[in-house]
Amino acid sequence: MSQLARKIEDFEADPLTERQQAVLDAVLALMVEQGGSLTMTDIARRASCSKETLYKWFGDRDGVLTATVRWQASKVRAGNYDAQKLDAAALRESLENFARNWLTVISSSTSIALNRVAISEAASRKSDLGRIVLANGRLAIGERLKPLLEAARAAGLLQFTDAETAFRTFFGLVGRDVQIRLLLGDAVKYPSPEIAADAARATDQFLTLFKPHTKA
Amino acid sequence: MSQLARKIEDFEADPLTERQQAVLDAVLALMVEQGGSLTMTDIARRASCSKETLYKWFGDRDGVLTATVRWQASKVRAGNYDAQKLDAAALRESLENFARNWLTVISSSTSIALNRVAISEAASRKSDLGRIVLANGRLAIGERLKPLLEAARAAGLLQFTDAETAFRTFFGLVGRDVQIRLLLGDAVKYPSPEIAADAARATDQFLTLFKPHTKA
DNA sequence: TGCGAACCGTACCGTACGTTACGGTTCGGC
DNA sequence: GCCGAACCGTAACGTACGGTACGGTTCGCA
Repeated sequence: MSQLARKIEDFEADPLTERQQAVLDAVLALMVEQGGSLTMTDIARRASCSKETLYKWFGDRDGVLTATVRWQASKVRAGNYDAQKLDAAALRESLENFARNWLTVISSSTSIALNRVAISEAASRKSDLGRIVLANGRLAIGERLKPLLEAARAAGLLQFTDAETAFRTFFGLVGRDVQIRLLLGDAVKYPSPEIAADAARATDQFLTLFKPHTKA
Repeated sequence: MSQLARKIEDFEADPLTERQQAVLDAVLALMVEQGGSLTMTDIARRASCSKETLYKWFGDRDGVLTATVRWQASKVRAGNYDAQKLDAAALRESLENFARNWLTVISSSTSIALNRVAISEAASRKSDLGRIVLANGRLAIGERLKPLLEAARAAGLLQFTDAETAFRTFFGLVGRDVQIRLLLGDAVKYPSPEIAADAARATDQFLTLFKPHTKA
């Protein structure tokens, strides 16, 4: 089968076998611990499989990387927030949870390694890795959070004209310089309590900026 | 001379000749137009110089990249803001200028290419490129902006406890998701008027969050 | 028990690239 | 006009890596 056919199939649905998942987990582990330059030989050795199998399953090196990104994305995806009984306290808690989750994800060694690989590949055109990471990361969380923001606006808890713009501000308040610093190799510690504190602060700031004027 | 000696010399001071600057400009152009995979052969051809010369001047491939990053940084460095006659209008204008400059820089194709290379190299340890980009980018602007913030606090125009924390919030409000999207290859247009509007919005938001409480 | 499919490990091939070496040219100083 | 330094263009070398081929092993299945 051609690589193209294989890739299209991957794109539409990838019912990965247990073994294939284990292989992709090995790729993730390898990305984390040895950085960007992963060779097919490294992957095969680490996953205890033959290179021939890698090529049969994933087509080529880019296919392996793409499948790995998709696999990780499928593990991270979480449920949407439901907008039932939304009051000020529930909104704050949802936003804070959201911020905490996001900060935890982007500061994880897996996410850092994955984004580095995707950015490297985005530099040399020829690969959709960047787009895939973007779609499953930044863009996905935007789509997940916007319904909450709109529900909050409907409930009179927030005021804004464009949910996308509001979300991007929240994104900035939460992430700040964390991701770029980590991607560039800044060895900054980011323990869970600090993440929680930053999530709370970002949420406060966001609520301050977008609270309805006809209050306070 | 050894590569090590050459690198140390570069690190401390690099009085580049015109010709060397032209070579590094060629590297920058190459980074922008052909992405991450720049070979020494490509560089030599593009710069119309021999590979032997590249190795004599810069030691090795990493030396070329490092010198290129430093060269670009030396071109971008701008003067500090002076905190004379600081009133609310001057503060707002300084912040807005700052935001506009920063957004212009990070959305430039040169910056995108450079950051991609640095992140790629940061993945495979072995290089200080990431640290250098960080020092001349994110960290440098922090050091340049903090005096302004502190002067504004002294003048009663802002209220915060830690200038670094306040700056990071400003950084987040300005940059939001722009840099990560561009690095991942999102083909988003960002024309100058839109940058100006975003800079104004971010400044407004920042002033709202950090204005002294004993006012309003 | 025999057979074929799937897979592992390894050897192999072709190429790309970092690095070095070398012949030829330009140019400033004597 | 001659010399050496600096530099250009290109060829050459060694290695690393993507991709392929192949023999050997396991395992489901008749």
